[in-house]
Amino acid sequence: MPELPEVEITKQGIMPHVIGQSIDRVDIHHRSLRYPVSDALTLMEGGVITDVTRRAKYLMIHSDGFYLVIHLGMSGSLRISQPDEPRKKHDHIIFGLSNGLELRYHDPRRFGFVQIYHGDEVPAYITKLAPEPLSSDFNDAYFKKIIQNKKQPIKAFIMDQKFVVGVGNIYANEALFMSRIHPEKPAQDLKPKEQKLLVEAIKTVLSRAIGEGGTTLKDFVQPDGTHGYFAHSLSVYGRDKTPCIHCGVEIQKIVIAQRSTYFCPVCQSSKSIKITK
DNA sequence: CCTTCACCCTGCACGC
DNA sequence: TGCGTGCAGGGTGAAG
Repeated sequence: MPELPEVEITKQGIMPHVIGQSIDRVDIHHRSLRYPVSDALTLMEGGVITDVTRRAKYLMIHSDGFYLVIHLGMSGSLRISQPDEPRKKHDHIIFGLSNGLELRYHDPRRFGFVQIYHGDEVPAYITKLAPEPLSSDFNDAYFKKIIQNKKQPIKAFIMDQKFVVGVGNIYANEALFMSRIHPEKPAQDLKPKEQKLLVEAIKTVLSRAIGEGGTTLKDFVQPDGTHGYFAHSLSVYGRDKTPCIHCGVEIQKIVIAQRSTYFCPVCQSSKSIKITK
């Protein structure tokens, strides 16, 4: 479910309700997430939440001495709830706050996780992350460098968190449509102009999605329970067999690296720069 | 090194 | 109505 914009929206949504609150109670209702949920989570009890940060698709909740790393996987969400709201089926972890509200981690497919770390400890999967796409570290020069000798389809490449973080299946499709690049084009074959367009498109698509509250396809909810609006702005994702908004030709659906891929065969026609014959 | 694939899990839409 | 199939926003690890 959540790509970078949805995680960012989640962060912004919970911040006003949790900052400055102490965690009175940690209730673990289901431990088998992607990584088993540790009893050590209760070390957060009594601590005051000082900050909520995001890196890639990871959300960090900081208190004095410890912090939580939360990944929402495919179907995870965080909600701010009243304590008298009945616990929903997949509300796996509930944090009771000193203002009387609860922060609930909900995840039907359980591909996400919640881990606790000491304040001075940073796990390897965080330190080795690629640059944030919305930062100045993600720029033309960086992009030019990383695509060298990469034969993978450009779509698989921009979804690979080793090179750019936060871009998932929806926004990879959208960014390629926006920059008019064929999703199967080998990364190394992108011309300088295409590189520039794609870097720009990734930034634009992600920031727009954040501005519209993220993309709700089926079940993404903001922490207050409302939906994101970006689904209305999707140009290609999920639109196979409907006319391209630019040229009217039918959007096609193919599979790249096991993920559904949508593109316009006319607007995104330059599959390879190799001159045939 | 690279790419491909199965898999973790539940829910939902679809066809029969 | 029910049942089987395939698919879903992510990421890992093994295999080729």
